[in-house]
Amino acid sequence: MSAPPPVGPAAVPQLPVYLLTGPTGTGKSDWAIRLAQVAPVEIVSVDSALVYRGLDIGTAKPDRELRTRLPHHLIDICDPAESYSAGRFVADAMAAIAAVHARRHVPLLVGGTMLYLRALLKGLAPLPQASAQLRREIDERAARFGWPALHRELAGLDPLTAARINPNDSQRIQRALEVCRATGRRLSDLQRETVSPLRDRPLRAWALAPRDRPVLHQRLASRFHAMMAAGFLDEVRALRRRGDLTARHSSMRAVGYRQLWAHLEGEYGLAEAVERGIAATRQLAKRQLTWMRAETDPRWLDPETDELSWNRDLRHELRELGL
RNA sequence: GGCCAGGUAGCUCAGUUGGUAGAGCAGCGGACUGAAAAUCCGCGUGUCGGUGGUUCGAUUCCGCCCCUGGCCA
Repeated sequence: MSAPPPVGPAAVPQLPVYLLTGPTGTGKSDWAIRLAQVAPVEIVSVDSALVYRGLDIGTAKPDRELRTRLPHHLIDICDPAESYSAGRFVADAMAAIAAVHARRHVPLLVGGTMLYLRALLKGLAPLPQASAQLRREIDERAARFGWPALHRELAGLDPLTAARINPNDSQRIQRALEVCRATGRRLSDLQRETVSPLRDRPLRAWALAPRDRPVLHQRLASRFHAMMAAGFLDEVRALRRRGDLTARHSSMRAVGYRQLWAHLEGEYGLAEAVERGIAATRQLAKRQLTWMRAETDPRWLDPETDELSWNRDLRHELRELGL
């Protein structure tokens, strides 16, 4: 006896979700744009810096003209004075995916913010959003007693979480204490309630990465220099002139922005800022690769050689789906 | 050409009263649940400029040579 066919919304065949990830600077966006020009896919950005308006050159954001011609989701949706978050991303991405599917298009997730990706694919626990007031209080106590002291405090409240967080990991200690304080419950308990929002949606994943690291490093350095030539420093100057942004805003902690900001504050010369910015880009790419090795199980593609077959295979697959 | 200072990790430098060396940055590996382009953890990767001498033993002391910078010619 076979199982009865499903009824209700689940009976509608689920359209797939495509994912193109990879470390920064490997050409993901270019591949996605060229596919979107010839296939019924819409780009959904998975990028914690592209969400900010006014961060254009340093984030290698696709230009406005291109974005009016081709649908891009989750770009320029947040003011740099605000803090975007993984929680907002999951809600925004689910809404975007539903809208794209409603048009009988396939969403193509493009980006390398791996926490956002993981939150979308594997889910997020029902946790409270950040509280500026609680964080301020915790920061003040950390300044007086040090993070290891707050880590010991956390060990009393939530031993499981404390055990997996390093006593110097200010950000995670702060978040865990914030969750305890705001909900009266332990982060480790709340995390058991994690549910994947994408659950059984068919997902196809690819990752773009050069075969060897020196090639990637070379690309990242020349891209940074190209950004400088394109007016990156003026962009940061303009952001500073707003007057309401500081080096502590998460938008201004982004790679490149942080170093150019520090240069404009007089902390070091421009040449050093550029070198530090390039190094920070390399470090970002390395962390992204660590995530990709551990978390996702993508098909790895080479930026130099694999685009044509990837593009052709996907168009074929979309035709098979009747799209 | 003479005098002086220096040559130690990819870079900037510390150090060894003679027992083959260590910091920061860079790099590599890892963790990651509403700041994540963030935050944090681990790992030293080396003809100690070359060569000859003294010595049980030289990166360290001595001689010569090479290179870099400065001053004097």
